[in-house]
Amino acid sequence: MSFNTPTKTVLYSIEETIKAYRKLSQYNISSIVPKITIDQALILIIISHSDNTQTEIANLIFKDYASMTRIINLMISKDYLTKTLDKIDKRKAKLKITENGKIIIEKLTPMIKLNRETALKNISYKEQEQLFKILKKITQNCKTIDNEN
Amino acid sequence: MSFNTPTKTVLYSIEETIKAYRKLSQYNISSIVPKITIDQALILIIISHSDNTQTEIANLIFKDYASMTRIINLMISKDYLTKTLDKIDKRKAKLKITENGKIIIEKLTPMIKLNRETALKNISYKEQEQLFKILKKITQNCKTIDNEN
DNA sequence: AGAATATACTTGATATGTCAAGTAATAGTG
DNA sequence: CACTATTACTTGACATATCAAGTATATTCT
Repeated sequence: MSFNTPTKTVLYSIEETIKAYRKLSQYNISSIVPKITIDQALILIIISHSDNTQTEIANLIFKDYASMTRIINLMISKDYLTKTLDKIDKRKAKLKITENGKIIIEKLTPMIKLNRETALKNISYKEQEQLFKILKKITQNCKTIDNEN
Repeated sequence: MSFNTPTKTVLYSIEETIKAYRKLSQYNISSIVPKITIDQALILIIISHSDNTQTEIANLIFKDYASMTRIINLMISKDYLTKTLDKIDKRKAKLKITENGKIIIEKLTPMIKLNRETALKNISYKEQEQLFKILKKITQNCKTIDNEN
């Protein structure tokens, strides 16, 4: 066969893995806090550790700014967060976790940890390092837009 | 810090990598055939190599059946595909590539190959094997739903 | 200060992801 | 053959992804 079906590439294993992980995470998180998404849970936890702006959070979790706006709005409407303007720089948003949001974090934190452990069970530290290195290389390759060659 | 931010896990590198790859692919494909998505291009190529049913294709590329229905409908409306009922089993859909679709495949095939090469540049065969193995392990871990432990 | 840029975020349009519920056709069972 | 279960796909509702265009505020430059 002169042209291997793209699905045979390792790149599709990456897709497969991330989808499996997301599914597991969502399933387990939903069993504790129904209707929250893994993205929303992740964002809650990030905010609880620092007071990043929307844009900074978006960059942390590789999300588009547009998506971020929408996710944040949903989280506000669900009473996980409040948003006020930064008094120094009125372009920026100050995100604060509500009491309700704090309770949710308490509930979810152990499960999120467990999800990671479940996914990485029997993956040695060395393997995780290898994985990390190779993935970073691929990421870099993809970011050098000029593919003259 | 007692609870590492989830974004520090290798699992988020997986997200990062797949997003970078998708971005590169979409960017390059769009330069040749505007308005086609990488998913649609991938599906076109898969159909051109076999006559799988929708469900089978969905499984190949890890897509939900609902998404598949919608993507196929879009592809029909864009004149990439036609769909008829299988005469033997009327539940099944027969997907056929239109002339227009064939031209698009011709145009895109080299670029899709190049995208893969770009992403995997300087990743040795051995590394790809390692990557594949570790990813499969993680995928398996995530699919064993019972995380009693 | 005024103009040009840049930053932080928003909105619209369209595509896809995901769960739940539904339809039509087929297969399996008593 | 009637009944039930399964399969293949669809639809609705909602969340997120992505690009493009837009708004408001800050910053830089002249």
